[in-house]
Amino acid sequence: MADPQKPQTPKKGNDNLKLPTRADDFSEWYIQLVKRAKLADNSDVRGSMVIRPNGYAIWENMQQVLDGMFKDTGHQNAYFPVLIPESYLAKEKKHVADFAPQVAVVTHAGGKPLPEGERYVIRPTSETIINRSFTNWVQSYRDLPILINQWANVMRWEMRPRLFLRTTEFLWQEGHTCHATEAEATEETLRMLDVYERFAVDYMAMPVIKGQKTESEKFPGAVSTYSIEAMMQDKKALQAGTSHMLGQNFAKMFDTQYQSKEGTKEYVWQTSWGVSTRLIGALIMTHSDDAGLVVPPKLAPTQLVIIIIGKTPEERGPVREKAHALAAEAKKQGIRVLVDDDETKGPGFKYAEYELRGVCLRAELGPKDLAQNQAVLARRDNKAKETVSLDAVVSRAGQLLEEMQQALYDAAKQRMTDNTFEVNSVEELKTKDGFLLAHWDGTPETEKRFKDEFGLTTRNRPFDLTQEPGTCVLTGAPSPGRIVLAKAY
RNA sequence: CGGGGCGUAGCGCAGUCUGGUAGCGCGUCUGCCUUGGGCGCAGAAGGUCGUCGGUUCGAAUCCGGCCGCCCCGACCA
Repeated sequence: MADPQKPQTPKKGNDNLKLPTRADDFSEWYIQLVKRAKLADNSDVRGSMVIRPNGYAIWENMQQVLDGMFKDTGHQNAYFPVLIPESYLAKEKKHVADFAPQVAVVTHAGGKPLPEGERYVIRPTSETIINRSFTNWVQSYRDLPILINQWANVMRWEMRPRLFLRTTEFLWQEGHTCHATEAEATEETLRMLDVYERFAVDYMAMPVIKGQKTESEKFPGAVSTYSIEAMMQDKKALQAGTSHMLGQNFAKMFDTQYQSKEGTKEYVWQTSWGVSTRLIGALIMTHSDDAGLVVPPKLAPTQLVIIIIGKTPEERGPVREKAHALAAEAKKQGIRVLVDDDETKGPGFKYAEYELRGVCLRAELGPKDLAQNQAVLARRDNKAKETVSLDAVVSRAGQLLEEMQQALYDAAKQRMTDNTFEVNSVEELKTKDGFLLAHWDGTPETEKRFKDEFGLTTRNRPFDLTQEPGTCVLTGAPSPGRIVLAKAY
């Protein structure tokens, strides 16, 4: 009955099971990966996303580690309102000028329009409203330092949102501190930058460049801003965390003063620092591959999945029993483990699915294995498979997780090293791709030219780079030292 | 806000040029079958074709308005 005029039935749908490749279209690969790995969905609210359990679990793991680090450095959590009186924002001139365009304002409430002057903004960041409280909390030098952290959502009306990297509403932590002296505040600013670096390196397996932002890139209202910058697989830079030395700018606007030992009134010195759910985007773009998500074991929601293979109940029964015994043992060793006993899907499907979702290790356990007292372990990052005797599975899994954590860092570090260049000519600015260490004359004009003519932005002035004077790569004017230039997210 | 593209089943799309009352793949559901790399067979459910109006005997299809989304740019710690 087939009608020869009719177009052939389209090919089997296996193609759309695969992700676009990174080489073909990095950006499309990223978007598809986020959705297919069930990390997040777009929502009907433009620019806002739904974070799904698989994505939120990564965030929870990040929160847990970071929160511990904050507590270890003496910080306490608190919570401040999501709505900020519009007038607060306006107190710091630079702050309001830079944030106003991306702020959402509550103009109606209780069924009525709010009069001018009684409106609220949805927090884009909380320096102002927190300072309002600090003013009440600080009386004496004995009250200092105040070391506060807040886990919260914030909203910035971004014009070009991108899942995890730049969403209208996002989750973050913001630390806010008050100190008696400038030196203490500076120390705190750098201490927290170090915490971020340590988190990036030790947990995210993501090397970063730590350094100071330029004048034009610093936080509105800050005296100086520092960042950690990471390199994604497409060689673009992603700002992964920032720490700000606020000086006394907000203190003066909110009259946050203390009485010193000598009896004088002094303004407090402040800092603020934050990382956000953007880190999940960084994680994805640092480690994942064309088969899907790859997550460093320390942050992975599931570190080991045990897949039960077998056709008949007679075959599956003993396998299932052994699988659950192994899982219990693994759990005891602190491994986040899952047993997949779903009989409606074949093993091949499951392999692909767990690779897509970023489970670090897969144990295949079937009747043949059981007969030989063994299991197959497969590592997500390099796809290596090995046969392990059953009594060694859990300890071997633990080892492999550690090796994988290290291997991911090494690979990312290698990539960053291979794509970081000293550049000394306009020609090199055009041809080199990655982190470009270049002399810059320090003017905003030249900074703008980097952007307009080469698509490059200043990332930061790295701490661990010996700063020797030279001449600006664009203008030839004197330069105090090299800065990192890169295409950025 | 400028330039371009697109709204048809949960998802991805065809059908629009040339008007005749909607189709394919994936997914979902049921049953059987299968399970060591995205199984197979059979059956089923699911759509006011973005929206409002116009032309017409008849509109997913032609015309106009509106709405929404995506990409590029402007913007973005």
